[in-house]
Amino acid sequence: MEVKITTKPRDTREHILEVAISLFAEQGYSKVSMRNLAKSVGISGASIYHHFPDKQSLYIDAVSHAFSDTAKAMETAFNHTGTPIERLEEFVTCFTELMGNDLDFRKLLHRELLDGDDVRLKLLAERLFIEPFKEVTVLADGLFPNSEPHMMAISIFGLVLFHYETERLRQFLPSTRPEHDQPSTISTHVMQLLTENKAFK
Amino acid sequence: MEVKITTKPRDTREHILEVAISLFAEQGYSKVSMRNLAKSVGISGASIYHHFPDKQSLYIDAVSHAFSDTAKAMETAFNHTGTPIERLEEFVTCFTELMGNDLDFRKLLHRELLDGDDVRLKLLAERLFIEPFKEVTVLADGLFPNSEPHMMAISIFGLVLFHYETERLRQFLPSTRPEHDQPSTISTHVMQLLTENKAFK
DNA sequence: GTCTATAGCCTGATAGAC
DNA sequence: GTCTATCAGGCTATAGAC
Repeated sequence: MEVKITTKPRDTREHILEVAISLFAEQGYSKVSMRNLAKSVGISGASIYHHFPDKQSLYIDAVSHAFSDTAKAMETAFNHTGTPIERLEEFVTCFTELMGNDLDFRKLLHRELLDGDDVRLKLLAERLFIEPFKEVTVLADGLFPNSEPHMMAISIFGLVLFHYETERLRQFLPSTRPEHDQPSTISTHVMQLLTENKAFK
Repeated sequence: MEVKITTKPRDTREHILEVAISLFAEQGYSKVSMRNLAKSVGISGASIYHHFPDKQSLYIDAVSHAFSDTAKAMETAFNHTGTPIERLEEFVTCFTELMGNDLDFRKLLHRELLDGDDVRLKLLAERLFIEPFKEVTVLADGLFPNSEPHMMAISIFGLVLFHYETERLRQFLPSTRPEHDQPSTISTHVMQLLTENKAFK
């Protein structure tokens, strides 16, 4: 019985995707050329076209790949035991940590919010946000009876993400301090803002 | 005494800038070509180079132009009479309205947050955000004594902007309703979230 | 201040050898 | 599955006539 040993049999595709994710995140779709991507991967430009039919398909595959990794991680952010307020706190803490550790994902997300067409936005919603969004909406419905759950859930995601989004801008605003970028500081701030709200009335 | 009448003596530059703002906002720097911009303005590609030395300078001028318009409008968002809570409400309402009516500005802002270099971010901060940010920080310092004013101010801006940022994504999330995009709905929600907080303790 | 023409480069994508 | 060579077209920017 013969066992074929190939140095990199079908990992090339995966490798291309991983490099593509970081390049697309950092520079955006238009500024990444197939040649530069190929060079970063260590193959020729033509070789990419053996694995992907064109640039757009490659981009969509790369984004899907990045999102499915994060989607898996986000499932762990929910604990179904404990009081609603404890569950919200666990989600906010995990989500903030998750976002803090993945700059590429955050940039891809914001690029998609800006430039994604309806097909890609739908994919983004279904693969990534619908389930956590539903859970947060249910928690918000119980904890903030006077606010609309949908808007409250959006606000909770926004509170976390906006602090990261403005990370580079804030160095030029007054009284910025390094710990403002740390996940633990952000999640503590968000929970404080939320729980010293009607949640405890 | 002779008075020269020229149909469009020095408005061409202004015209280019206005068209450029909307194109850069909609498509981003890389996807806007000097040719297409020229065609939208109604002149030849070469003519743009009579008014601007290169594409980068044109982009910076366009962004500065868009930001200075909005900066002027943002000054009106502050009323220095009334209780702190009334003044916060007036700012949130005006700011939300202002953002809601200027899609180009919102897109340019988010593109700059993603891709702006330190020079451009500094310009953005100084020309646009430092003054309102200081005012909101002072209000936050008085109204939310247990939260850090800097983070609280960021959160207030973020609460408004994130609802707009996710406008197109939210059509694919549960229980979305058309009024969720209206400035009045957003500002009411944000104020409710904030004022039924410790501000009233 | 606007034009046409064009230089020189980079782009996405393909052909065909190995 | 990877390569080199190449095509056709778009890009920024310039030259020079009017």
